[in-house]
Amino acid sequence: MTIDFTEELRWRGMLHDMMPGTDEQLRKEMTSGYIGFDPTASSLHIGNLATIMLLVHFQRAGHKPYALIGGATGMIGDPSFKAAERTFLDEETLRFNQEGIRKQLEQFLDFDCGANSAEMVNNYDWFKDIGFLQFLRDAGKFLSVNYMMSKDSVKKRLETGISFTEFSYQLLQGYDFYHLYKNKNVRLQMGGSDQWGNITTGTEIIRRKEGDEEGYFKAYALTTPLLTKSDGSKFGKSEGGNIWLDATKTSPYEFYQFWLNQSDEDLPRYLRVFSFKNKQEIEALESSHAEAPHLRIMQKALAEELTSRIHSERAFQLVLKATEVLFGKATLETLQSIAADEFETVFNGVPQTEITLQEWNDCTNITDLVSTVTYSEIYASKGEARRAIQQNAVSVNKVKVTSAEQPLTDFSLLQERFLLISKGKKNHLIKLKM
RNA sequence: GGGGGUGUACCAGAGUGGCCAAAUGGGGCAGACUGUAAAUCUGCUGGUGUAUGCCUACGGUGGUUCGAAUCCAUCCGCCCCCA
Repeated sequence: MTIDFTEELRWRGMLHDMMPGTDEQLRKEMTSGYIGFDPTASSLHIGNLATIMLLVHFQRAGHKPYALIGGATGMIGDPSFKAAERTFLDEETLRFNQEGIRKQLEQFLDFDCGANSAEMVNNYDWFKDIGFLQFLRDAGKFLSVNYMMSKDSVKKRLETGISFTEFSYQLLQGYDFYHLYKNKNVRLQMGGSDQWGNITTGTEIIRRKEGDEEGYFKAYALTTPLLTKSDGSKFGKSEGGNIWLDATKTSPYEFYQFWLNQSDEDLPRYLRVFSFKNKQEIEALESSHAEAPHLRIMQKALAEELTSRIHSERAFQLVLKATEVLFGKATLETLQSIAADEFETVFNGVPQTEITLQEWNDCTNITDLVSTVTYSEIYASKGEARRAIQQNAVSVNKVKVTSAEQPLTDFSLLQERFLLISKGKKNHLIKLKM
């Protein structure tokens, strides 16, 4: 009656590759598996969310998930498919990031459900006591440089340059797997398809150190496809960069908007990866979407599910309200009818700039207001602002600005302290400090 | 250590003394069309509001010249080949 892990991944399109024997192992018994997350930032982003879902499904299928935080590997930097060497993060930042990521991972997995309770480990805990010589003898001796160089993930870098440090990364990750295999009986490492090379380095170390007498691997690998966008650009980025799970880095409003704006073509895939909805539910959404594409039923369903899951139901409700006002049929009158404190809550996540009353009073025209007076946060320069206005791109409180020289006396503040600027269809709020 | 190459705007990449704020492509931002989608078409994409102006910019510094992204010196970074 429990769900079959690989079956589940297959119909969701989340299975990219796995080692021979993986399926058999998973069907045979409750298996421990892990995924690693390096603390390169203080928050995870939606690119990580796909692999987190892998762990979640893993646990739902009755297996035991380990979330590994790369406190040690994060100090080195994974070169996989990266075009250039990266700069180190300082240790303070790493420890700070590590803590943020740990907290986020905690909310996705169940750490108290009996035998298959999730566990969290940090590879810094075992690497901090291993000396260089010991590591060379324990891990390095088992793999040839030739083997390590043959990985696709480092091929490009072998042409353009890679430091010994980054080149060693796969050895560290491989050793992690070995360590968990030895101490926690972890048999499977999962990850995005870009991690295949690093993961198989791990299975190789285990095989060579532990022997392979029965002719099948004792440690397994499974990867999920990296998400792509139908137009070929990178998934998970917006104008502002990454879409983070942390509400202070990407507000629930921006988070919701991100999903709402994904193209029709990509949604069936995203629903399967990110939603908990089952096959029938997803297919039903697809057919209702096909009947009335302009309603964007799939986008709304996914945006709703993820916003309430990652943030909260209340956050979602507020975001929905903000969206209705900003993109709906709202007029100047609607905006004026919203009370000040409600305005504050509802538009909380909408990008905004605070200026002083003095700055507002001193400002003579709209061009200055949306450029220098708002610290170039809306438009980078006066020239850019002027151009945009000439191109009919700017409105204030839902009314188009017609001239770059328009004086501010033409616009009235909402609730005596807000001004809603729209550059194109995107919104920005100006708030007076009181 | 020897030899060669290369460094140009967000990225790729042209430009090899004035016509260069720098071709072209991508990206980005808008407009039209729409559904806050995709595709397509159009405009913009160094600053300063209009000045054949001025300032800042072709890895750093210094020089040659009336004039330098372009020539010279030197330093720095990166890549390739030989040892």
